[in-house]
Amino acid sequence: MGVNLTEKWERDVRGVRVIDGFLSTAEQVAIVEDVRAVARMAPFIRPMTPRGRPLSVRMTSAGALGWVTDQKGYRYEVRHPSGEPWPPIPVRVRAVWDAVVPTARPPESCLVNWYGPDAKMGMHVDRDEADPAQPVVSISLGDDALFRIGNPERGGKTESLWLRSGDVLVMEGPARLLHHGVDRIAPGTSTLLDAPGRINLTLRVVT
DNA sequence: CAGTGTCG
DNA sequence: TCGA
Repeated sequence: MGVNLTEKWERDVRGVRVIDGFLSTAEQVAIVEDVRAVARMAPFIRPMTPRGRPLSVRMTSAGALGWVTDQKGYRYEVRHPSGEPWPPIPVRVRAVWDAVVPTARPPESCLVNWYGPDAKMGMHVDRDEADPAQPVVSISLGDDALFRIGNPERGGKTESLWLRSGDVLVMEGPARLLHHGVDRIAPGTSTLLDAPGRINLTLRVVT
């Protein structure tokens, strides 16, 4: 199944590209099935901050490297905590990267964040990658999420936007290093998933 | 190293 | 929302 290149609407928020409705419903369904296959090989875990607080999201990865956090700190690892390597990035997910950032290097990591109805993600900067000149691509699936974009430093004025299932967000250029996070999920706004919640896929070049 | 969390 |  190809990536839908029509019927999309692109916005710009502080240099962050938001492509509304990038994925058709059929593409979203197919990618959710891909995520289920990834999770069978690399089960979702509840990550902990280095200080021992649980994150509210469940997390797994695909690709050569997966982002992990635990008592040892934030880092990329070549294996799931089980000791198994991460499964490959699904072809249809990779196709989204190729379509929206065609000149970038290939993605090395696809972080899978599963937000339950009450899950959030605090404001942070993606700073564990060696080359921040490479973009970050984020795919939203399931319930709507209130996404907040801030500044290069902590604090200051922020802008919020709702991300809906099938939207694709690109952080590149100066926007690559902006603070961002998810304030809340709106349960029941999508029927894509079996249960209330949201799945976000984040594609990155790591090395 | 860690605030990718929690509180007011 | 945003500072601690």
